Amino acid sequence: MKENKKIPPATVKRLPIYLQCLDQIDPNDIGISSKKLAELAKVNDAQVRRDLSHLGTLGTRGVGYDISTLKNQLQLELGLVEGWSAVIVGVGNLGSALAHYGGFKDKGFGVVGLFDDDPKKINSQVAGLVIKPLSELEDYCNKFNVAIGIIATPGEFAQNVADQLINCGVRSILNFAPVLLKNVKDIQIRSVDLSQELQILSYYLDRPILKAVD
Amino acid sequence: MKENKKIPPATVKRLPIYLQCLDQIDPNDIGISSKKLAELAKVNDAQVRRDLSHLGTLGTRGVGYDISTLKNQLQLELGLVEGWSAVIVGVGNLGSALAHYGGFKDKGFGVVGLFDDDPKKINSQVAGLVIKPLSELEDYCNKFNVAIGIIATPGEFAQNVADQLINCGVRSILNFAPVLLKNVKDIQIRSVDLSQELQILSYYLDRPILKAVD
DNA sequence: TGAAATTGTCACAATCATAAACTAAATAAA
DNA sequence: TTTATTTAGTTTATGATTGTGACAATTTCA
Repeated sequence: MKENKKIPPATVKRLPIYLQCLDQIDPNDIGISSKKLAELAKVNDAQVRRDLSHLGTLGTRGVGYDISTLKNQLQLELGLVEGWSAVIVGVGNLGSALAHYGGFKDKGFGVVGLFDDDPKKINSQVAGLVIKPLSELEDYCNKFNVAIGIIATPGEFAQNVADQLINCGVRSILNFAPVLLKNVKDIQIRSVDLSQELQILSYYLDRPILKAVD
Repeated sequence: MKENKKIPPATVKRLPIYLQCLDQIDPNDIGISSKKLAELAKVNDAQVRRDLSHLGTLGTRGVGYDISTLKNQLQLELGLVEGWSAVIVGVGNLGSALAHYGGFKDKGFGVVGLFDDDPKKINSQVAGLVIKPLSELEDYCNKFNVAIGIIATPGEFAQNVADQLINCGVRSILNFAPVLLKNVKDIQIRSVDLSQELQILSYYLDRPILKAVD
């Protein structure tokens, strides 16, 4: 358990972006300035400095930040070195896409199980994992100490799946179903609603003068 | 082109949520109060009233809001009745998932083209659409007046694809590739990075006392 | 030693959320 | 009819969060 320095949520949301930027720069570079990083991440440079100052005194005045130190610290702060285990529930198109998505493993997350209740899918294999029925969810979660549940089912099953995941001791849910989940006290939830993103774009399509944010 | 009433960005982000809530309630209900809607959307009821007041005078004092009027007005404000056309570039697992995703059509978006440069995929069919090479992108965009480009390629191709889309007159991009796009002046972009969402969850996994937001 | 670069931090400004107060309108009860 | 209740709409106030400009402190380099 980490100390509770209480990094502002707006900052937490930017930390993965900084990490991404650092992964994209020339591997020969060993240092970077807040100005340069700000340019890559498309934020203000004062913001970069303040965000990073939440992680401790990492930079050197007159010089900048050491890239590998910065990466390590970001990964540490984000908990990416803890090797969290995740399961994906719902192995349709989206679930398969997520199972194949290499970005998770790169960032320290391990997908250890795929679940679906469609008899035609059970026991078939996707991305090297055998699809199991939901009835085996609890065993899996206990065995692998699963911390994260990813919901990729159609909307009508999402709430039921969420309840089961919580029941199995999962503490964090990433929900791709287009529904708002209820009854989620003490559980961290993030929802990604694909059509909602398009709707926000649509609003600004009609009003090119305005700038969308975030 | 709409009037520029300048709805606060924070409100714009909530409008699709309200719409989603209205889709989830009992279809026999014809009215809803701000209190009830606030409960469903998990926000403050004063906030609901203030948000909706940006769309005009929609409710009836002492009664509440008429659901179908409210839906219509939300759809109108979000531009969901304009029938925006979209193309998907990159028809891997994620691109296929997006092509099959019914939520887009329900919300008034039409996916009119799929593009990929893998010769093995070209001319095959996904979700009733034939996959075309990128060389035909410009023709398509002109023919269908495409407003939205959805990028679902691996990261290394995303920037190039974005440049081509912008070149073809696309004014809005929804990016699923895990890279930050450059050179995007006057273009609306929203990025959905699946691993970034997990990283934010990971931060809060270590700190169960804190609440993630948004 | 002096100039240039760059961090860390503070202070202020802008935005946002929440609450309170009040008016107005509609409905239900007496 | 009159009264009480509900609820939207609006304004104002307030506090929290966030973003940005400014600047001293520190390092490097000429």
